[in-house]
Amino acid sequence: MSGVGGAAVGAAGVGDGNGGGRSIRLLVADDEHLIRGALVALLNLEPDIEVVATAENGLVAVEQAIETRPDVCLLDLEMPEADGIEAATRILQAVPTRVVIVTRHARPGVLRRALATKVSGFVPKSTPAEELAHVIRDVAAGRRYVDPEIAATALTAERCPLTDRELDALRHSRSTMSVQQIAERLHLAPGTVRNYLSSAMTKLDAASRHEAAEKAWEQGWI
Amino acid sequence: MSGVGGAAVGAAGVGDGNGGGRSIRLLVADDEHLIRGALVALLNLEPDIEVVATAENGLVAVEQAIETRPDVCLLDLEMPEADGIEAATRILQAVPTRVVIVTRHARPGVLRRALATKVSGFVPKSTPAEELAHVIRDVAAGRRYVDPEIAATALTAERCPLTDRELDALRHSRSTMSVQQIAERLHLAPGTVRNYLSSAMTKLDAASRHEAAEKAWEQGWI
DNA sequence: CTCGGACGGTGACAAATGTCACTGCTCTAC
DNA sequence: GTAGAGCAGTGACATTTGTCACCGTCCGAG
Repeated sequence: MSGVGGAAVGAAGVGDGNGGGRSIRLLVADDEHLIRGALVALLNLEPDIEVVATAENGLVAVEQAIETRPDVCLLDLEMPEADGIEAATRILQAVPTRVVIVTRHARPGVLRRALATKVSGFVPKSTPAEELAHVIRDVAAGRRYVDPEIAATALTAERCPLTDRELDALRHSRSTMSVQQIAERLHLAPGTVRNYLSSAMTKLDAASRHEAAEKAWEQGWI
Repeated sequence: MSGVGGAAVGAAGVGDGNGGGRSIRLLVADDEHLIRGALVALLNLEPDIEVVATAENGLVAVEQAIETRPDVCLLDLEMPEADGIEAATRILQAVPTRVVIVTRHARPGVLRRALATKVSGFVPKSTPAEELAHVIRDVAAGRRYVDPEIAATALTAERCPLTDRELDALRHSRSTMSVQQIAERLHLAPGTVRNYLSSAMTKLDAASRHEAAEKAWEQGWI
């Protein structure tokens, strides 16, 4: 991988035959200031990419996208206020642009949801840095890019067998909440919640609702 | 993988305009390839910093540190094989260098443990990107830097009130394990584990062992 | 030496949790 | 129009939990 920085720059130089072509205008959104800054530094090294906006959460990302109308939006999945998928949905219905989602935990279900919102690119943070610029160029050119690893997992992984209410109950089981509290939150009888949870546990082959919630989360279902 | 270093050195050449002054030789360790690459790009922009090695986990970081003897090691806390603290300990007893720990979740207890291993710097990932270079320069010059926010929290937060065995039991409670399983793992009677857990829950004012484990983790005690 | 604290354990008890069976209601698909 | 699925609920039941009281041992500080 010797080419980490160098190769990327070099390749960009080569591909820079867009003689006088205008560069790709990019928005970068990530809640961690350090990472955001580092990504900006990395991508600004590319001669054909220009970071025109940054955002530290999903809502700001939407505002910035509307204001600056970038060619491509690079959105972290895990953000406060509005996560990457939510932000992507709003951005795509407001301005003509393309979206690349970056994520730490690449879960198959999340990929499915992302693609459903017409996202153009999906890459995990384990992607080599030099790859990212390629992906952005591909996406800017109208192509799509999905990490092959995740795509394969998503194709083999079976679709979610849980009903909506089971998912509701599981969602609340990720935090430390009693059945009572979940029932109140969902405006249901405690017994009903227990039934949903029990059924979900059976479907997911889990010994406790916490384990079931964990498994569902790993699959990206909640 | 040593090719990584090569690339980094190459890229360093770009910003090499440090008129004569010897630059700071840096090691960067982070398990997420993308972040690692971005940090390298960011820091290589600084004329007086030169990234001489990179690592994707704690063990590789130790090897690389011994091989390249950098002035400063930038270690992510959350890494496989050996986490940042563990890597820092081994590096500091093997070579004369300084260590800066970077972390996503800045928990007071972790800071305490980090400082106990003679780490020189401690910054959360919410730090502005521009700050990082300052910190590295400070540390290279022999000064120490601790994020003021975390320092304040660590000073006000009281020390861990839990006993060793309570912590053992809590550690296993973070995953979805039954009391039985924890007891087996710890070679204890189930009742004993329940007692430890119960006592920990009282001390932490938690309603379930999961909540207690969560609270203990947030404090950096486990 | 003795007191306190950590450690390991037991037994009893109440509350929370998970399982099962069975009742309705409302849709949708065939 | 009726079978099936999702939804909401009840009641009974076994297990798992968390709580409490109490029993020892060992070790270090005073």
